[in-house]
Amino acid sequence: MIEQYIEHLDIDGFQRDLIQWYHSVKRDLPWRINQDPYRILVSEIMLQQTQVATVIPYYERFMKLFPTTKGLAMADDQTLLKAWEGLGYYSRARNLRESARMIEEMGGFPKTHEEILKLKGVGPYTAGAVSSIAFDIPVPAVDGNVFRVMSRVCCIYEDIAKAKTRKTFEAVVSRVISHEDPSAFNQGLMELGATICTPKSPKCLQCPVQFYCQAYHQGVDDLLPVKTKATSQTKMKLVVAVVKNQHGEYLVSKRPNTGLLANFYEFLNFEYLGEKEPKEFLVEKLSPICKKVESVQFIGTFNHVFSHRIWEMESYFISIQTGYEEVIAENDYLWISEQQMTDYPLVTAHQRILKNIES
DNA sequence: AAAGCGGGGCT
DNA sequence: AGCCCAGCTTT
Repeated sequence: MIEQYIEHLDIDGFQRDLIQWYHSVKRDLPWRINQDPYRILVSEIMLQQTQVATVIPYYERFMKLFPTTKGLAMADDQTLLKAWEGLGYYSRARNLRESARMIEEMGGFPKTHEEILKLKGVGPYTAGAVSSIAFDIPVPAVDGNVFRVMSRVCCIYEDIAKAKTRKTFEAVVSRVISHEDPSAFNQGLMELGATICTPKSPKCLQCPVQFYCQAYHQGVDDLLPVKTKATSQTKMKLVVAVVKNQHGEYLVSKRPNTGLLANFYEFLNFEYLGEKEPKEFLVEKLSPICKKVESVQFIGTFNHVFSHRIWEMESYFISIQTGYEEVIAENDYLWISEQQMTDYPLVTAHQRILKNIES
């Protein structure tokens, strides 16, 4: 299924040019002085969500303070957090100490990709990075840079915001990675993404693998990678009242003629902000509208998902006996018989509630 | 599948 | 000032 992505790629040439370029530009970073897996692990954990320039001084201090897993395993919270202070995502430090303890218990740093993946705070990316950089194991290390570079080189339009897309990219890198120098290959991809193949205005004219890049040849480099907006679906909690009178009619109102679901009809509903019990909150909201509430019966909680928001509707069935003329007079409400309900455009979200009552 | 976790760089 | 960044754990 990933064949389509690599069938036009000269894998040997791509590896050769990428690795050669990496060796020519790589910087002398403090975690590159040897292949000590612990030093590499610390650097990779620090480099999660943090840029190289920021990490360097922290890394130097940290390695002086905790040169080995043994020292780190014994670190107290205060010393540990002081060393991490300002780097953010402090669970990374706690997880790293936990990993140091695991390594001490195992009697040494694990040497297989599978074992490395079990360390605390080490996910698919970090396990791949440590395995390839410290142990020369040819496994992918897909971070944001690799998503960007490979989506362009192979013209992969899959949405990188989706969790399963990472597997596609891991499969692609697994097929393309150099077995002679997996460390330089993986680091080359990341370095390329950080310096040349940038999110905006990639420097294609300076790119060492321009010749192999599908996106460059098709002029679509600025369309990749595809990443759906993480337009956070804000959750809105609502309390919905399905009110029925002694004539078997439902109380509905018409939504405004602009905005979401304009001109649709809906049952009474109120945004619930978490004060009091929902039921009590509802009865209070209802009091100026319906004078005599006979019974309040919980129906259920229903979710309705829009592209940009979610309604979480805690729904109640309410019987009333009186006050129906006043309700209509004083508010823009409407009584509709059960048979008429099908004639009115009722918001889909509430149709589900209605169906639940009728059954 | 989605929320929570920090801080820095870019526009 | 506001937007973007993007790995892992937890829920």
